[in-house]
Amino acid sequence: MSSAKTNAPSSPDAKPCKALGNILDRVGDKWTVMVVGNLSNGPMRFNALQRAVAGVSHRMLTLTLRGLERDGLVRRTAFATVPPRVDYELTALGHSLKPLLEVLAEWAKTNQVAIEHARELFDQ
Amino acid sequence: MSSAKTNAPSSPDAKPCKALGNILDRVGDKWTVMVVGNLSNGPMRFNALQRAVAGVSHRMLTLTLRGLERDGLVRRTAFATVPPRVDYELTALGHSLKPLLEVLAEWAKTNQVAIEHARELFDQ
DNA sequence: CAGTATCCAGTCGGATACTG
DNA sequence: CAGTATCCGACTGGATACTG
Repeated sequence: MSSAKTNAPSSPDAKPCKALGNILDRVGDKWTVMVVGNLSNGPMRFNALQRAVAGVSHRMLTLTLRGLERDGLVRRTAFATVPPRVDYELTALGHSLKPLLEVLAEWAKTNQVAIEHARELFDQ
Repeated sequence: MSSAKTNAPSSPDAKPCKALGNILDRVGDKWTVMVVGNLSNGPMRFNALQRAVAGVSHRMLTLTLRGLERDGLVRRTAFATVPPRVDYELTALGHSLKPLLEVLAEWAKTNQVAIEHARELFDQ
């Protein structure tokens, strides 16, 4: 997912923006949020996660989990059993993200009606 | 605040996820964040905005502003002068987004070193 | 069950050119 | 100055098939 796009590599005083941009590349995507949200209740296996996150494809779930694991937000634990079993759980860093998502969710819940109304006005 | 689960009959946190998804589709994009960040200091004209938001193309700035206007986060004011002048400014709804971005930015600043470190570990 | 590889259609976004 | 339209390459992500 997060890829190096063809954009200006450096901008003079974009210090909070740059950090924020990095975070949003990680967190600002649909599947990431849903995965973290589900994992915040405890560890889950791959297929359980796929069932929980409605609409995610096998491929995207894999990629999302890889990304989160790479960034140290999720820990992957594989059991050498047959059939194989792999648990995913949030790390401390991953858990620290939870309150942020709650704040976002709260804002979303509070304002989504206003936004939908604004859209209707604009679209007509 | 997000008491959640008090009235969740079947799926624990499926509902906030949907609302959150909507919001992230709007806010979780690079240009949107940068535009809102810049406008939070006061109204700006189109070209000023383009200069401020490093790397944004003319086209994407237009599209971003349209989207924000549509959602009622930004107000567009055109002056019938020659040459034309158009001011963009945050609405109250747009301003309410600012603290959220600050929280995100703070988390980003706090944890980006940890994330970068995790990436190095993972990539080697 | 978990994960990888390949294919390919749809979308995104930059560059460019043109209008009022 | 502000905005729109078009072209087109790059990237995304779903579907599918295969491995351990």
